Amino acid sequence: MLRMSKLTDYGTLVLSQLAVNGVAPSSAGAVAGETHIAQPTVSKLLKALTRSGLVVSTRGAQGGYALARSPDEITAAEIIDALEGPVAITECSADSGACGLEAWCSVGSAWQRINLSIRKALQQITLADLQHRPRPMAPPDLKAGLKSSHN
Amino acid sequence: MLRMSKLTDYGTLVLSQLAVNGVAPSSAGAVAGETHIAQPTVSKLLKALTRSGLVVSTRGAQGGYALARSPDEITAAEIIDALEGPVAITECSADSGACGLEAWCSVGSAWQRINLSIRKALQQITLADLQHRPRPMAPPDLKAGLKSSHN
DNA sequence: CTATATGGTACTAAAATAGTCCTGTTTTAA
DNA sequence: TTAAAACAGGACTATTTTAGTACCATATAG
Repeated sequence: MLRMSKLTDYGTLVLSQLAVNGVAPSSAGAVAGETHIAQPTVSKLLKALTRSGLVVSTRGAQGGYALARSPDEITAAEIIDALEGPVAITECSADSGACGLEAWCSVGSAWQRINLSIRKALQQITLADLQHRPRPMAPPDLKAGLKSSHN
Repeated sequence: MLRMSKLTDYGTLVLSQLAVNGVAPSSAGAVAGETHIAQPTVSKLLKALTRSGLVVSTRGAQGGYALARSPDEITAAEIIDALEGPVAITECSADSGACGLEAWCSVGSAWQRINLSIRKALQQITLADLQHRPRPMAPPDLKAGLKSSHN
């Protein structure tokens, strides 16, 4: 359930490595070696991350990639958006009327709201948080939001 | 991001329809007509839901399907589990050591914890909640769990 | 000028998903 | 007892998504 693509997972690793490497540009090849991910894949990821503004690149010899901001200013939501695009939890939002049933719409919108809620939560999590050591996590209360509009 | 399969969305609709139809068994064909989903697909969904115990079936003429429990006793997590299986957010948990990097593991486990947290939240949401009218939702605080083990 | 490195795009291959169909079993009812 | 209705299970195909690779163009350091 709620799967994240493998590339996004890799992307997190790549960003984490860039955080470790600091401000000096790291080449795609170097990051590939450090992360043990295939070089073309790392290259593809870094290109996408650069396009999204999470990473800055320096071209030419001695060039490479570095984080555009500090790790605590890069959110999990941004990482996912950069590598998977702003995809909704269902396809319902795109073509309305095709199935046109109230029950469906009502149910669909509930999923949408849950998705939105999760998104907002992921905006609170930064790359720095992701690098921290494992710790137990308290479950958020999604239900409260469904029940009442102000809590 | 965090996509749910289309079949799971359909499944929610089907369950919602069963809730409306009440205790009398509804045939797969009837539900298909009511939901405007293709009959074989509805049939497939109902079989899976029956196997998972969310729905009870009656065989033979005048048979059909009905909810096994009341809508407020069926959770969103159960629906997803029934139709997508217990899939983890990353594949990292399966083959360890293949990439063996501490940074990766640390990052991976963070995603795992986020996923687990979302799962627990989904266990708090019921089919009855999903059927309610759209309302704004308060974002849960996933970050709190990452930062400290007790909040 | 040349080696190094990114930028963009297109392409191929593999995997997951969606959807359909067939055959068997159970039950109601004529 | 027979026929029809309806579920059970599995196999199968097609579509879509994802992963991964390769190629060519551009920019820069030395």
